[in-house]
Order: sequence, then structure tokens, then C-alpha cells
Amino acid sequence: MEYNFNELEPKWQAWWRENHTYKVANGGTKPHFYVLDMFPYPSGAGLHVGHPLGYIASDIYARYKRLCGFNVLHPMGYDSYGLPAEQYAIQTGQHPAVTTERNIARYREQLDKIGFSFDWDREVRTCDPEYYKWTQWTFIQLFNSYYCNQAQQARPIAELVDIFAKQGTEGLDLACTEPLAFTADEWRSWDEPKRQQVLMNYRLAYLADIPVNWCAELGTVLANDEVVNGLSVRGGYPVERKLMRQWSLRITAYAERLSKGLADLEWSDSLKEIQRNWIGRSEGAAVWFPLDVPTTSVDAPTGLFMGQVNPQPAPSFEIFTTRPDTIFGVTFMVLCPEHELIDQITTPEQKAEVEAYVTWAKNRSERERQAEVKKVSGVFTGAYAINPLTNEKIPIWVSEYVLAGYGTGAIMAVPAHDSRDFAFARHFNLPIRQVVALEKDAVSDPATWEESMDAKTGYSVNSGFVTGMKVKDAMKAVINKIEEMGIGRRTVNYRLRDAIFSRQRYWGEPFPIYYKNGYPCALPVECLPLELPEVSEFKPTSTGEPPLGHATRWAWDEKNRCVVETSKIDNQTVFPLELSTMPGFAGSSGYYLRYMDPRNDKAYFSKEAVDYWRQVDLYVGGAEHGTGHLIYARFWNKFLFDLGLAVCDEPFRRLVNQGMVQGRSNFVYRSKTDNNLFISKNVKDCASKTVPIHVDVNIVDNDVLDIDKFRQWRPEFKEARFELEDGKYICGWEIEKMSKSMYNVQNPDDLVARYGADTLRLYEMFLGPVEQAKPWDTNGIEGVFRFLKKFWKLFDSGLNNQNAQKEPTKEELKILHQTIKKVTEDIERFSFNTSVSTFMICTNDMTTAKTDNLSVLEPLVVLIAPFAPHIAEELWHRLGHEGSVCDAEWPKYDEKYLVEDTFTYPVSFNGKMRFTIDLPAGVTQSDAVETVMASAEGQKWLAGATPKKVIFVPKKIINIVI
RNA sequence: GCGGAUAUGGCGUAAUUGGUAGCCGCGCCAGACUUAGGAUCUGGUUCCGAGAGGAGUGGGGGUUCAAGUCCCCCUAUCCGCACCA
Repeated sequence: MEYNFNELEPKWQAWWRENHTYKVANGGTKPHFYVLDMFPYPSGAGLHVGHPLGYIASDIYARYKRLCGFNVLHPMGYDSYGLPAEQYAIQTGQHPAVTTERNIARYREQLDKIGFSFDWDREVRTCDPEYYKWTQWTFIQLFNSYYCNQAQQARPIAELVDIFAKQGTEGLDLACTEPLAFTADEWRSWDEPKRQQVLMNYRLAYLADIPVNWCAELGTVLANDEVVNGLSVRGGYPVERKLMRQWSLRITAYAERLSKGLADLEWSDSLKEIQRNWIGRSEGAAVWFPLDVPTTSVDAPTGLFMGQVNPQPAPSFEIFTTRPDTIFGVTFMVLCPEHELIDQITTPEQKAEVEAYVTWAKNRSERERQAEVKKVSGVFTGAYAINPLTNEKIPIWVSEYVLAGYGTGAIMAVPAHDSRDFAFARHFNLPIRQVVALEKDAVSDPATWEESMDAKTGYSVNSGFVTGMKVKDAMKAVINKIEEMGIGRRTVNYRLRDAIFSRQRYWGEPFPIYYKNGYPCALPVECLPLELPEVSEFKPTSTGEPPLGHATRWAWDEKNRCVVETSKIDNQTVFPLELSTMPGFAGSSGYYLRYMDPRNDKAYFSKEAVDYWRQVDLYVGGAEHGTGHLIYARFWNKFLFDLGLAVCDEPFRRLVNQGMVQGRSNFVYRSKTDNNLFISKNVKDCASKTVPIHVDVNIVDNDVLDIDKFRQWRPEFKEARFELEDGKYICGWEIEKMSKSMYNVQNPDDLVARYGADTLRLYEMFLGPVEQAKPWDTNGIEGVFRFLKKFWKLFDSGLNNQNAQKEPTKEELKILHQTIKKVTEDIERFSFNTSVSTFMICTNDMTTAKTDNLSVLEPLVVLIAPFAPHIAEELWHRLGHEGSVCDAEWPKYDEKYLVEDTFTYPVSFNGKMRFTIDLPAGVTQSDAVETVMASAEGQKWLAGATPKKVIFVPKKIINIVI
């Protein structure tokens, strides 16, 4: 019988569906294992061959784990809120829900053809109200929580209200937007709006004024990459930096835990490093610098910073530095243009210049600023600070190179040991003073330097009480000193910023928030989900409000607890609802938890479900989510952990990043002089006489062009003539991004139709290591297809042979057990390309050995089942089994079949003092070494010498040292 | 600029983790079979050389009896961050 995949694959796919083969129950006696893929955004273009790569890898692992006796959770769903559907809606007027539904159906169809073992009963969609109910629910929990830095934990905001009423901010260390200090009496004296305003400072989901790129003309916030030279990319309208009230998540509260938690994760080093960089933890010191107040008096800035009241009696400001040891080298201070102190300290003479600079800096877009990073700019305020350790007077400057969002927006500049300060000092001719040297006496004139000495190595020089200390010791000594003096302390800073959570968009989760007297209130959780309303159009409103501003039924009736007409808003009992929606990462941050118990309408997921599955054991997806989804999901999980819902602090124990699949484009070469003439690639002078044109890879086979299909492909090629080589037209090729415009998109459906799903699955794995980026090249798929046909044939002859039950030969057992061993090890380390090679070798060997012994062949069916489930299922049933091969038992190998039983020595001497021997079972290394020593004694080829030492190394090689 | 990764035949890759480099597959060459196929099978295929032989894992140095693998210095490509004090 022929290997007829066209018949066999749909048959078993239907059988699996009817028998609910992949349905997974929560609980049972088996050990549990959770294998998850990053769920896709269902785009209109459908799947290309790059998408299933990770799904196939995780499917293999999931099926393998199941065969090893685990209860495996392996779900799939859709990240179905997002921008493309909305933009398509704006252009065509089609409702995003309709196009999304259609795209999902197409994705499902494509996925089903590849034979995945997903439990589709657990499917989730982020745009489904039953799902986003819990996204909204989590948002309300965030809104109703604060973060206690002492306990390193989120707590209910109600608890904080009690604390404020009892003790004010006394003794508290809280994550906040800006440091506040007040007493219990003050708190009690405030009215509700004022209290709400204060609480907003501590909520984990909070409203705050955040600088954004605002385009008035388009009525929307733009991302940095949507703005060029202060103009919007689309339309060319002016864009301004503007503070806008936006929802944010206080992810910075979790910076420490997000950073520390990385250590125990089985993630690639590179991805951990990406996250570490993004979180940007740096240890250093916060130091208060007193102002040298001229004639006009300046009010001391009041308030807390990092939970501490300004300890300075005199007016002063705080800086952050990672190099406290260089404090003796400070020659100027720099404030960021947004710094609140600027207005207060600028001298009248400098006022005009400083104001001009601040205005200029403020109006620059993020993009402009970043493009001119190397350009030095700044202005002197006329004011001075006092170095608290030397009592020196130090000028205070303002410059863009100091960022408002990091540290305190103010720095002490040490030009000798910081390249940016160095550039600034050189530009404005400020003094540079060396305070660190590689050797204690290696002091030179900084005026002769070409660059600053930034390295944290060497010794302190010219540095008062730390002179002569190693840099590391000097850092500690200075911090101790400033702590002792009460002017600063050891501290940690993070680069991570809070996540802006508002989008002026339609196709996203509505915020379960309404506005009462101007302050936001959360909907009662029993009223969730708050469903996305219908709107007349998907664009912003004429007044610049988000698309939800078009909704006529978008107000909250507090008394009747329901959504009502906007016209009924009276701000007494009926209030306006929030108009922006949540961003893409909202729905994807907790979906892995929902899969554990996806149909629960009482809770996000039940306690039993999460106690059973705990966390994702293996997560497979692209590394491009390293600083987005993978950070947000960890944050989301940690928050749910604090609430007592999640049972693990980290969501994804092991993470594998599949590499990007690039496209392999094909080209035809059109004559420069004759538009209808195409010259084959290797014809003489082809390159100089022609221009390359992309040609659809689907009408090219092994770089040979199908001429007829090419003429039909596009009307302008109808009259095409060809200059061939060896009767063929050979195309050129290049590696490019896989995209429609390059005509290099391989559709998995076409390959399934031509070679079958099993061949596609094996070939995707055979292409190379899963983690590695690689170009898609269909040319090799024939080899894998041939292998499956050989594999099939092996069984076909075994099943047709009457004598098939005879004793297996030693050779056959050796091949079998080698294969089991290799494949098992390969799967464990996610090296699927080598597993496929192993199958090929095994099949070749078995074919050569004319194996028809079913007892040897049967375990192979189980081995290949994770990779090629359809053919495995078919053969499994032909071998007489009733149930699915998915429930078989993973074969074990026995070392005894793997060792050689011949022992000959020495079999070869290659002139480099090296023997090759075969070591039989039961012979120890020292026996072998002794035997070789004895046999080597007095041998001619050793020139009469006696070996001094015999070194045994694995791999049947013995080295002799004379 | 900082950080991470990668580099092996014409191509994708493999190498039991320091032990005979090039497994497996594509492609190519030669052959077999044939009712001629997008079929199957056999042999060959790192490079130079007719051959004996020599060279060889991006380049240069080092450690080792032994290096694709470990260390140092370059070069190229890819990815992430980018004035983060």
C-alpha cells in the first residue's frame, strides 16, 4: 500500500475530534505538565510557515510528555483585540468584531490541518466578554491596591485608608507617583475628592499626567515612531509634547522582584539579559546638595523622596549617583529642563536664557532629542550648590542630557569620570578634576585627556578621606559618611517606567471606570463584564475624544447598576464612563491562568485548578516579546500572587524562544532592453544586461521557474520569452523578510496539500535548531517526504510478511535502542532537528537490514508519534491497537544493547601514538590501559621505548605518552 | 557607545560537550530499473592533487598528549537597549 497522506490525515484528525483525544481534565493521579504557546493575533493575512514553527515544537514536547505519563495541558487561543482590525475598520467601515471572527476561523482551519494536540475546549479570546470580564476584574483589583515596599507586596487600598486615618504617612514606605507627607489630622480634615486625589498617588492602577506626543489635528496620542521632526507621519500635522491624563500601571513597584526573580528561571541568558537591561537596576547613593542661596530667599523644597523627608535644614535638592566615590571630583551640577527647582533658583541675569532653553527643550519631540544625542546643549542658571563633603561652591546648569524620568532628574557632574559630563565640560569649558587613577600615583592633567576614565577600577586620588582607597572601598566609605552626616543614603534605582495603560482606540477592553465629581470610581465587580459599546464610527470624535465618545449608550447609572444612555448623565446618579480602552498587553497578561479553568463564570480561575496546574512549565514564543508581554505577564502574575490567586510568583518556569523564519525570495532577470525577455541566471552577462524582479516562490521549484505558470501569473508577463540554460529557467534567490510584497510567503496549506501535515511538521523541525533564526527554503522538503515514504514502506513490508514475528537480531535491537536513546535525549533538550536526522538514520539502517520484525518496529511508531502523529496513528492501528497512539507508553532503552561485544586491540595505530580499541562490556578502563601497556612494551613502532603513561579517553581511543 | 548571540562543504546543518570534523538532508556527479516519473534503488561528493599525499571549522595568538569546542585579541553578521548618571 502506498503512503497516502491525503486520505489518512483528515481521517485521523476527524477521529481525534470525535474521540476527544486531546481533552484534558484538571486533576487525576498523573503528574501534571503545562505546555503553552504564545497565542497569536489573528491577522487578515493568515498563517505563513513561520507561525507554526513554535507550535510544532511545543506540540512535539507536549505529546512526548503525555507519552511519558504526564497529564499535559496544551491550550490555544487568540489575542484578538488590536490595531490592525481597527484600522481596517476605519478604512472599510467593517466592524472589527466581524473581521476578527473571520480571521480566527481562517486561523483555526489552518491550524487544524497541521494536526496539533490542542484542547480546543479551553480556547480563549481576549475580545470575548466572558474572557475580558477577568481582565477588567484584575484592573479593578489593581485600582484598589497599593504597594508596600517594606512588605514587598501589594495590599488593599482600604487598608491604607485606615492607616492614613490613624498615623498619616508616618513610618510608611509606599510605591507612589510623588512623595507626600501628611499627618492623620490632615488626612481626616480632607474632603472626599482630596482624599481620592491622594489615594491616586498610591494605587497600582492610577491616573496621572504623563508627557505624550499629542497631535491636535488628528485628535490622538501618537507613539514616538509616528512622529518625525515634530510633525505626524500621517498628515504632517504639528505634534506637541503634552501632559495628558492617562491610566498607568505601577509596574515600577515590582522592579525589584521582577529583577530578582529572573535568577531562578530557565530562560535563555540573552532574554534574561534583555529583561535585566530593561529593568535597569543600578545601585548607588542618593545625596542632598544644599543650595548656596544668594540674596533672594528660596523656600526649601518640602516633601518626601523615597520615603524620606528632606533631611537638610537649608534649601537643597537631591541627586542620584552610581559613583559616590567620585564626589570630590564634582565641578558642576546639572538639572533636567523639567526640574521644578529651576524657576526658584535661576538668577535674574540668567532668567531669559534659561527660560528660552527650557521652552526649546520642552517642545522637542522624543525623536528629535534622540537623534541628536551627541549634540551638547545646556545653560547656566546663575545659581550654585555646595558640595557637602568639601563645602565648595558648584555652578548649577540645566541640560537635556539629564532625564526627568530617571533618578531625581538632577545629577552631580564628574567630568573626569563620566563621558557625558566630560563632553559637557569640554563644550562649556568647565573644569575637569581627576579623582580616580589606575595606580595610586598615576595622576595626569585632564586637559590633555581625549576621553574620561569611566571604568570602576583603580584608586581614589585627590579625594580627601578616601584618597588611596580602591574604588569599590571608596564607594562604601563615602556612602557611610553621607549616611552618618544625614545627607543621603545607599539606594537602588531602576530604569523601568510605569506602563501607560490608556489607548484612544475602539477595539480594546473598556475600562470598568466611571467619573464621579471628576474622580474615577470602579464599577462593582458583580457588574462585569462592562461590554464594549457599539459606535457609529471608529475614528476619534470631532472634539478630540476617543472613539467611545461616539457611543450613545455609555454612561453608568450608579443606583440601578447598569449602562444607560449618555444623554441621561446628570452627575448625581448617572455618570460618564471612561472613553479610552486598554492596550494590547492587557488581555495577554493573564491568559495562561485562564486556560486552567476557562469556562468559570464565578472566578478568574478556581483555586483547585491553579493548585493543580500551578504555572506554565514550558512556554514557547518569540523573543520580540522580551520587553513587552513577558514583563507585563510577570508583573500581572506577581500581583495575582500577592492577592493569593496565583500560587507561583513566576508564571513561566521554562521559556524557549523560537527563531524568526525569514523568507527566501526568488528572482527572474528581465532584459533592460526588451521587457518581454527574461534571461536565466547563469547565462553569460545576465547580471549586466538585466534587472532582477521578484517572482512568486510558489511558481518556482528548486529555483527552476515554471514558465507556463509565470506567463499566467500576471498580465504583463503574458508575452514573456525566455533565454534558457539546459532547457530550464534558473532563478536567483536572496534571504529577505517574509512578506507579501516580496512574493516569498510560503503558505502551510499548500505544503500540507502537496506533502501532508506530517512532512510539514518534520520539515519545519529539520530546518535547523528551533531557537535559531533561519530562512525558509522549501527545497529540502522532498528529503523528509522521501523519509516518511520509506518509513511507511518498512511497516508495510513488515505487516505483509508472515514471518514477521521471529526473534529480533542483535543488529536490529542495537539500532532500535540507539534510536530511543538519541530521540529521548534530543527532545529533552529541544533539539528536534537532530531527532529527525536520527529517525532517518534508523529507517535507513532498518531498511538496509531488511527489518520486518514488528516487535522492533512497533516502538518506532511511538517514538515518531510526537513528530508525525497522523502516520503514527495509522500504523498504530494497523499494528492491532484499539486506542490512540497518544496514550501509548514512551519506550525505554537498555544500555546492554548499545555496547559492542567484540574486543580487538590494538586495531590501529595512526602514527600519533594513538590506539583505537573497542571496549567490551564489563572491561574497565584500567584493565584496558594495562592490556595496552603490556602489548605496547618492546614494540618496534615505539622504537624500543616503554610507555610512561597510557591515557584512556572515551570514544575508544588510547593515547600513549613515552 | 553598552549588552547579548552567531561564524563549520555549493546549501540547511551534525559532532556523544575537550577525543578520528563534516552525521542526516538538499543539490550535484555516475550508474541501475523502467509502460518516462515531481517514481524507486545503488555508488560517489570538504578543498588542492592523476597519485602518494597535503590543507582544512571567519582571522591571529594561547592552554592541552589532543581544540569546531576552553582562554585572549581582532573581523563580519544578526538581535536588544541607547544621554538611565
